[in-house]
Amino acid sequence: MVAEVVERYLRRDGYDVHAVHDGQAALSAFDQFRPDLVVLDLMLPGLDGIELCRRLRTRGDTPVIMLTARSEEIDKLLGLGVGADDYVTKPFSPREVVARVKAVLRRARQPAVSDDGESVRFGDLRLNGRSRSVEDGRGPIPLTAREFDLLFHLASHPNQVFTRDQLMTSVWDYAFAGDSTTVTVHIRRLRAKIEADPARPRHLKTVWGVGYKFEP
Amino acid sequence: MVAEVVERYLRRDGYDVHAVHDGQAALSAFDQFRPDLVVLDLMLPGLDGIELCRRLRTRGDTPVIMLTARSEEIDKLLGLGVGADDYVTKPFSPREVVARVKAVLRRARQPAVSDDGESVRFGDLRLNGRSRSVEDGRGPIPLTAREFDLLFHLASHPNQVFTRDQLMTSVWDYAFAGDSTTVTVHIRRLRAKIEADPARPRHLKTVWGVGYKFEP
DNA sequence: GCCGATCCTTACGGATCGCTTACGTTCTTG
DNA sequence: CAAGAACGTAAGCGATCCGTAAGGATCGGC
Repeated sequence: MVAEVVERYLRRDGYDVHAVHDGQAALSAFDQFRPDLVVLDLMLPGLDGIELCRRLRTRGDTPVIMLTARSEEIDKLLGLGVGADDYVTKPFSPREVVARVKAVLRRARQPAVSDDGESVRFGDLRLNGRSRSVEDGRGPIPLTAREFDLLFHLASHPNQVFTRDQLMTSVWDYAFAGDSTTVTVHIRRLRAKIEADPARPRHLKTVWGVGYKFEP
Repeated sequence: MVAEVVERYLRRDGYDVHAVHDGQAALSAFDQFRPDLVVLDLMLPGLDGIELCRRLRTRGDTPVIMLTARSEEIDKLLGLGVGADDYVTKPFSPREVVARVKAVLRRARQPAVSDDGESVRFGDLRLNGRSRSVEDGRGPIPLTAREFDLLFHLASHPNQVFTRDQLMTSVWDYAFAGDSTTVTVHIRRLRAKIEADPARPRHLKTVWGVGYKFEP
């Protein structure tokens, strides 16, 4: 019902829409169509919306807009580390949803990762996702596999704060539920390699009580 | 008659109501009390309701709910370029009006999300939920985890008053049942950091006998 | 203008969190 | 298969933050 109305409005604005009605279908449709954006109604049968959002997040950084019943839910979600790119609380008008979709897509069109072989550059620091190499002004820096994945994930979302658990599930294998101090140690090893003064890191910043973020 | 009934129902739900009975009084009351929302009956002596609505619109973006006799009137109003945020057509129950008021206020409380991430902006003050950063005109402001959560929660619901207990349960850990003076101290620390004159706060206002609210 | 209630302010000890180091296990490579 | 690298875990330590209490200031009602 809600989905149909929103779908019609989006189509009228020229968007290509695939609507599904439960979490499982959402995941497979996601893998099939690779959408530019997901509009997610939290009132979802089957897989619950929170878990679905989390899984979508592990499949890349496709923007997600959430439809929630109450604004207090947003706080709860943020507390659970499940963030969306935007939220629309009910009751909402379909026009409002369309407006948010436009805004989020406009935002997402300016990728932090550039087009030429997935390379990211921050001042003297350069990462290349294709060759999995890192170098700074002094030359190439040898990183291990995990170290690179961790750094690349952080650097691909500059300034965004991740909890250790978030990093655990997005950088490490999905089912791995190890101790989150693992992240701490890897951050330390990374700092020792890429920071000029590891005790006072310039890029890999600690956010006390929360986690880590990469600052350009 | 209608006004009295609606007024009583709204008060019962905790709203602070000022009722007036003609257009002139409405305008001066509006300027005096700066309400969060206006419920406007179109059958109005003196200034007619359409003209009043238009004038209210020029005074800011305070939400307006209109009570109209017939649904065809709504089309006429829209044709005149006089839009409200919601409409209730007669006959209606007072409960329905209260429900609409709640819904519109909830919608209006949605923070203005700008283009660069999940940031909220109030004049010179900018919060970003993704990077958990705050800055004002002079530069970034370092906040601790709790401080940020508290400020973000308040700023995400501007003008809404929260009791200390409410803040305790929504910002702090779910099961935490600590002393509510904790909130007081955190508010103070926040003021010391984000207010130009902490003794006379511009944003983090005390509502005597109740709690705190964030004013844009 | 007084009095009680409420809020502000300050300081400090405990609790939490992150850093660091070291060591055993697993994976990779020759 | 063996050696070395990479990885995950544990424990001690230090820095940071947080909650509480107590006294002073301020507000609002009478």
